Amino acid sequence: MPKIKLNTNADNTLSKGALSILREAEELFATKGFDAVSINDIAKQAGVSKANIFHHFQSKDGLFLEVLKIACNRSAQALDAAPELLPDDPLARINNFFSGHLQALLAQPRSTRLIQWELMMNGEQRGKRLAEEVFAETFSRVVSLVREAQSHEIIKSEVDASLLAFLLIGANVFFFETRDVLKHLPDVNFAKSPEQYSTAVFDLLARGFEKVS
Amino acid sequence: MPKIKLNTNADNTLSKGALSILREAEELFATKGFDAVSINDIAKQAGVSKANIFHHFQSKDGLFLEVLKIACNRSAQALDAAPELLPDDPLARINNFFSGHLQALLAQPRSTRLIQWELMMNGEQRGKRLAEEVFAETFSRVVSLVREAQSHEIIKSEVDASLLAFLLIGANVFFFETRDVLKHLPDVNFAKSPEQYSTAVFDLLARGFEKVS
DNA sequence: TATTTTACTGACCGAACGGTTAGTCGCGGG
DNA sequence: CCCGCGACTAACCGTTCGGTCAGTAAAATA
Repeated sequence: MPKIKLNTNADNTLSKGALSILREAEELFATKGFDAVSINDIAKQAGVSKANIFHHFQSKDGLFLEVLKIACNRSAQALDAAPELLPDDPLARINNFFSGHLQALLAQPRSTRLIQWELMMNGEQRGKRLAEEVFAETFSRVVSLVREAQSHEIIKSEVDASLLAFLLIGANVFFFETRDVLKHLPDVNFAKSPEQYSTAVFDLLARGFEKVS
Repeated sequence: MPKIKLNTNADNTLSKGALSILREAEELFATKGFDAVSINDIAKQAGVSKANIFHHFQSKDGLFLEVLKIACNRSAQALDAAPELLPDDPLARINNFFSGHLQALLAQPRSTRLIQWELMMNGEQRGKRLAEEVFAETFSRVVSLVREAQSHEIIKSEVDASLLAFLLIGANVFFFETRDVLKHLPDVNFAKSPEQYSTAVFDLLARGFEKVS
């Protein structure tokens, strides 16, 4: 007679130890990358034994994948927050998404950096598809927003919607990536706050830099 | 009487072994990152013994730093190529630099990725300043180009020159970073060639996406 | 209460790590 | 001719790596 396995934990509850492992592993992986972090580092940081990590997760790769999954979900959820106060103006909706996207990136730097690491790894297959899916979903959302504005004749029809979406996302990601380096650069006045950056970029992209005589 | 050290190698010539070590180390570091590459990997790839690497370089960090220096120099030189055929039109000069910058990034993916890795490492001090200097130099060059165009009243004076420079560089770097992922995305028509991308981005930034009624 | 299951640990494993040592080989200068 | 020196290597060092295992304490199940 087959035993029915009744797990003590209700599906999505984890023991205190497992949670601290996930938390500290994310922190370490996000700041140093996969290969620079050892199981011992994580165990010490989380205050558990090394063997305990292998009790909860089958391998280092498995742990990383779990951490990455959580990060991807958090990252996706952050973009779905406050979906009700969407303005009617299609342009304002793009602007809304744009600044919200940057805020989401900055609010969860560990998740963002984790996905960034994974997109950077070329050889490994590990969780690259996961990271790419996050990227692809965000991308297609912006594309559809742009297309909608084009159908309302608010955005030039000759503008490539996918290119504009790419530039918007890229502007945010590049800001996130270089936010530390940016402080060392002279003559940078646009990065005092994310909001300032968002509005400035959006305005520049909207009107263009070329002087119309 | 102090012996004058006459190195067999004239100052900047290196032995065949040392060259292959540098070459293969760059290849491996660029694709996998610092921590994922072992001295053994490099030795095997370069066809030399592990000890030989420590004969030419004092440590793994030292080797990496040397590789990074070379990459930074190559990256800087690539931007100085063909400086004579600069057009008179300030706007065309920006466009020239913009497309040339992207071509330089793509033509030397190993150098580019190496610098990218180093900018990403937050904790390590290793060669981060080097990578930042490359970034800063490129940045200030674009800023001055923009300012020049503004003084000729070709670019709107109310546009933040540093922001525009940041967006231009960011557009190129982001394209480089995501060029592999880009192929998997649907509805992406702007990435058939770097030239097409360059002109499309420049055009969009120049005129803006907003429809003027 | 008796039995299973889970959370957790210290001791341990072979492999691989960065790095060292002792020594071989070939070549150029005195 | 030989001697010193740079290029180069096999073998080795202590340490740390990812991962295993036997066992314990406590909690859930029966």
